[in-house]
Amino acid sequence: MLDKSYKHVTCENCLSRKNSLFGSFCNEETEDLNDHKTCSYYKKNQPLFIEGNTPRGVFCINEGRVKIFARGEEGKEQIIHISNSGEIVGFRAMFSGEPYKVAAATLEESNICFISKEDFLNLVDSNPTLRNGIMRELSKELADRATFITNMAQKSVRERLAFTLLMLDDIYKDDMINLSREDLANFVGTATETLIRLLKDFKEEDLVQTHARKIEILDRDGLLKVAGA
Amino acid sequence: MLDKSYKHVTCENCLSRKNSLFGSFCNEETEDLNDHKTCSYYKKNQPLFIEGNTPRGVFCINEGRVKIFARGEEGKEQIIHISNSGEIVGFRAMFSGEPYKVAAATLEESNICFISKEDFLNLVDSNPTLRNGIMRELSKELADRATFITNMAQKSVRERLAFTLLMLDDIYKDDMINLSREDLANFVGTATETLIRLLKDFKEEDLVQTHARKIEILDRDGLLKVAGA
DNA sequence: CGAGCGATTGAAAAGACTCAACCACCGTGG
DNA sequence: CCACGGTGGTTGAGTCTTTTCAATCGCTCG
Repeated sequence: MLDKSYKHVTCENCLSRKNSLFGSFCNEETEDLNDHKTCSYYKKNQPLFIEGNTPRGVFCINEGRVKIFARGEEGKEQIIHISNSGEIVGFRAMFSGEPYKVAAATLEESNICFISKEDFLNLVDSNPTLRNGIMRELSKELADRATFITNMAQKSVRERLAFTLLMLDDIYKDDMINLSREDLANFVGTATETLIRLLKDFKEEDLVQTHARKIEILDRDGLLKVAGA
Repeated sequence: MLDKSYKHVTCENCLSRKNSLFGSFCNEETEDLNDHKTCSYYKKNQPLFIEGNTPRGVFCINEGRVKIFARGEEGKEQIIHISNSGEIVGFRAMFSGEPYKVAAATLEESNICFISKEDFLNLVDSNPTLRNGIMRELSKELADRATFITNMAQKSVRERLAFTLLMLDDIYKDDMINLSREDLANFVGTATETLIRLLKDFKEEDLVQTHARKIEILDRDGLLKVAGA
């Protein structure tokens, strides 16, 4: 559980940094980064930014999880990505020169640092390793989204749910998947009622088990099979 | 129509270059580019690369159009993007360090130049303007795909078809949309039969008109309205 | 002239959505 | 301590969209 008073992580000691794009920083660079970041505590369901806003910097998740989502016509959210601790959120918009096309909000209480656009771009300019890391990240994400689109277009909701649960299991690692039914439906791309019914089926097939809203994966291979064809 | 013998465009005279990521090149850079590219004629439906291949360079479309697509479980194509003349294809994979996750093939006879990975990366390394252009391009594409995913998840096939036709109208500019029904269905993300039925509806509503396989847009505003809600 | 492929139509079935109601839990205020 | 209201989760029934499968058509190519 997150200690709400512990707002000021130093980058030197940040465990999340080691797995992040800043992981390759030397001591000097890390100090520099530390001097330029501000750190904040976020409550659950608190927005980092919304679509249409002008990007002012990037967010570095020290602890917590964040959903990235777009909104359809009637304002219905479509979750595109869920970011874990160690991930940097919002750097795509640093390069596009456009307002945010998507929004971001915390899924749980979180500790998140902020680095201004200017500082971030300076870092990127002066650090080829970071730059390459970012380009690699952007490219991989692009490939992931191609798969996402293909799944949406060609898989049934049942298949997509199985696929999504496996993906979430990786994101939530040792924790159990902990999302509202609505968020889960908005990730899978279906109606909440349909999601609940399919989840019930999965329970009856001993693929998963629920503890209130939390979801425990019982049979990864089984889910993989469902997601498969 | 494309002159099949005209295979060796020089970058200096390439009209497509001016609108491309190489558009900002000075004379010296353009000459350099010209020395390092090879140029080929492609027939219709010819692959540039397929998923799983190791990326060896990028493709620069001098004339023609190219589909980028992923394949679902049963090998069914999902078209992700259609590239026009002036666009550079395959540069995402230059940075990811992974094999292609998607495939590319010509939609019509095309003139396409090739620049090796080494040469391309050298260009990117030494040219900050090009680099920024690429990062901007990657970021925009990422945002486009978020919209794509949202449309897939939340819009009906009828809405998506209207949306796709408008998009294709921009891509085909002065030409009429000229795609097989199957390719069109694989872009919209539906079955070929469904696509044909909806196209028939659109014809009866005087939104479009067909000339054999070619599709002429009659009422952009009408289509926009259909795509809307 | 026949083979074959892309385009089209028809009919039936399946999948998913909508709407409406109900339940369960939780924090609040009386 | 308990009734109350609200939110999120769940269930049921009916409807509509979309898919699937099968068949036909039209055209091009050898």
